[in-house]
Amino acid sequence: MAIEYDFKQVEKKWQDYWYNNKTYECTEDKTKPKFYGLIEFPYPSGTGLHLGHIKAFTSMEIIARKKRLEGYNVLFPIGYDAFGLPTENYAMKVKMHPRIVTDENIKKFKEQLQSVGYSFCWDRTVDTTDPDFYKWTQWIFIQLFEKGLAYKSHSNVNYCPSCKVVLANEESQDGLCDRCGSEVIQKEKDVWFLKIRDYANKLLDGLNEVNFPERIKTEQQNWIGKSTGAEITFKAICGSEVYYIPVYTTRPDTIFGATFLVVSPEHPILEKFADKISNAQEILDYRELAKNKKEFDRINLNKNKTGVEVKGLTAINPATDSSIPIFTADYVMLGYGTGAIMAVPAHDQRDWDFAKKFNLPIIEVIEGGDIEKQAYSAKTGKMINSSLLNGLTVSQAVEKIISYLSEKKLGFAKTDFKMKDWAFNRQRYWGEPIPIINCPHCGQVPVKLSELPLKLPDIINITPSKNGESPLAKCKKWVKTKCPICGANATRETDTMPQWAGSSWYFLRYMSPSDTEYAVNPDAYDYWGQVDWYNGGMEHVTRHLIYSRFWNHFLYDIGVVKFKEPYLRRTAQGLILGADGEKMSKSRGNTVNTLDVINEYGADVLRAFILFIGDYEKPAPWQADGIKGCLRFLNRVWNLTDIISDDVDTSDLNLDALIKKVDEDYENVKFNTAIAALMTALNTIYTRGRITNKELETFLILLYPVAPHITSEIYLNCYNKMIDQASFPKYDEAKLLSNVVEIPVQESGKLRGKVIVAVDSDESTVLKAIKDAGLLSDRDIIKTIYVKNRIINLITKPKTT
RNA sequence: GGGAGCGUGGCGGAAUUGGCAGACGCGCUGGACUUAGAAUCCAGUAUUGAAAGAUGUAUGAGUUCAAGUCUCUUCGCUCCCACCA
Repeated sequence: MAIEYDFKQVEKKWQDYWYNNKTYECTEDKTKPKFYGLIEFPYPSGTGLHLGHIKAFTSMEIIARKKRLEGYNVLFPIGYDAFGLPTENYAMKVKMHPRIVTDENIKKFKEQLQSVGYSFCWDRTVDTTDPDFYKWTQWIFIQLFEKGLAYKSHSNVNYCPSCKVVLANEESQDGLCDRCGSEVIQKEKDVWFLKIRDYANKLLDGLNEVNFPERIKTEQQNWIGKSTGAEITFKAICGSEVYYIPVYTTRPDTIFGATFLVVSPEHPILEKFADKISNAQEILDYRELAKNKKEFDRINLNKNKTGVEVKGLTAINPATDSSIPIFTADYVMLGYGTGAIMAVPAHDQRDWDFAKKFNLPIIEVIEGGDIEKQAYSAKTGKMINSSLLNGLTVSQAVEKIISYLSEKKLGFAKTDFKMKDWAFNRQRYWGEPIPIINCPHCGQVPVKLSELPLKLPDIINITPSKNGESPLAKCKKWVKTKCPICGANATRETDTMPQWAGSSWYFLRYMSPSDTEYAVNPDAYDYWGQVDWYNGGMEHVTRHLIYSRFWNHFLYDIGVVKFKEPYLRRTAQGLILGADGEKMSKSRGNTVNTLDVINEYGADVLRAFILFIGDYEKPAPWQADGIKGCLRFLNRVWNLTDIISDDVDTSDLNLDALIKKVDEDYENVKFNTAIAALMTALNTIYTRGRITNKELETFLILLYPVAPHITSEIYLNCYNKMIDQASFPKYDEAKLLSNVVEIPVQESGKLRGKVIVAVDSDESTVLKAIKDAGLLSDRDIIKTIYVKNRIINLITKPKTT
């Protein structure tokens, strides 16, 4: 009997060995094919590694270890996305500098990651808060600025009164702050934006070039939200003055049914004609009301339309030349389209609701619906009441009206996007300073490249001020500077970049993490190129994954990288839920501490179980008892050395089929069934009672990516070699099928028994075997369906006598 | 309101993509070993039935020799987007 497996001692031994010998460090070795496997680098929070990290990282870890055994030169890096609010808030609470908090957290993360035995390239570790890293984040920002893709604008923004920061739309969904859950308010502010909208089409097209799951592509497409339609100009008349209001519509065909115009409460026309509008005060009041309405309410009150007529202004429908009223209503948003719509109540439900409430005319222009009851928004039916469009189909009408309006210079075809430009500043300390200097003469001037990195000043009070100004503003010495162009006294931009900045390009930095001349060294990039496989969470699909694709497209356009798309393949893990099937959270008390699990069961068991628990891409509840199965499994693997014998009949275990199954399952992120297959094989071996050296060696290598410590130890003990130097086994296609196969026998679709026949037997052979086995009933066979090597189905009827 | 997906034993989940439903694991039951427990090992474990058998993948229909898988219906759940013009 072998000694009991002491995972604590064995795992520590191998972790130290790997780290001290730099086993998994890599260089740009041109003699080998490269593989770049990436995981989303963690935010080093004070709470340390959680099970979500383990699930997210372990998948790529399997692939990285497997690829090395397959002869690839593997880049599997790790880093820390360390700027951000939680650290800053914690630092303020405990009155420490965020730098110190961050360094402590990173140290803790590194230890914890090593205790799981991950085969990261530690020498390439990056930290987004390291000035040598954010120097290049700032450099990219300056490139964006110089290409006109970063601009400052006075704008209404999502503002979290609790965190005191401006939030991107992506961070304030449902009107709640992503970080703290408080209600987001709208606030007027100077905001830096990145023109991600300019890249909307490229980001859409790029999806055709990459291997992402469909659900991810769909989510990104929805997020970008391309719509095709037309911009049409309506004249607004105020006494003798004429003003032009552009509206955006996806249904220009319905223009003859446009019976009123609606502008958003913040629309500039209301400002411009404030003194001419007879009910200006009423409109002002309405705007205040709308402003205070939370996003959330706007959505939920969508049936109850509110609005105010703009008195003293009328619009002219360019198709009919008739005069129509103008309203302002909060169901029209300033931020989408042109902030104004032509309302066609007969064919748009929102306009219909509004028209009913305000008693406005509803003119049917497409046949097919019952506009007394509801709007008819289908795109089928003949055009009516539409002058030159009468009798046409909808698509014909769209084309005709656009060319008609274009000729008269009253409109044009236009595509629009739901995606807004990316609000790119925060009024907080712990972020990359925006490298811009405000000069009274030259305006916004980027910091000289030779001055980068523009380091954060070492200030003590990092609390944001009540007026929402950045803490950096309080550091007068830092703010005061000279204009790089004219030398005049100037001030620095005091806002910092949002958390998403560093993560938008970190994957490039891993290729040459300490290069002082380039963000990414061109030679290193030539070698590593695109990320071959990127694993991460679904929650980043519309943020990090889109932002980083955007930056990469931009870097492609300015010649820094040679591929438009950064990631060739993307996979996404499902959430690990608490035992109650709910999301893990401290308040629910259903959290599981990763280190406790490692202490009790060991890293290999944790790694195996987190993958075995269910379909990798689906959420799965953590069932504490279930982990014992993986513990037993690995203990039984350990004891295999007791039963080695080459003198045994191995026909009960098809090793080639096992290799194929495990190989393909790993590649297809079906880790649960790969492990199940290994368990099945182990059961077969124990039933038999013997294992051959060939079987053991193969089994250990197949299991090695999941459980590297125990397999390294057994392999070394048995073969006096390092398993890292082994090759991943290949299977022989010809040996996948054994020479006999079991065929289920059905009678009229019901299972009657099974027969064993030679592989590829023909129908008559199988029928004979069925007869010999006595499985034939006394009914007449009227039809036989035989699928070779699969199944046979006999259709019978009562015997005719 | 729009989009994507899901519904299988007591539980987590399998099912070669239309071909033996319930792999693998947990739990449970019985047994062995132990003074005893833990650990380990052996046997069993969808429901029903003594058994042969019958029934069974949320619901009701349909296609097919054959349906968890395809089509339609109803119910329920999850995620994403959302007064997006």
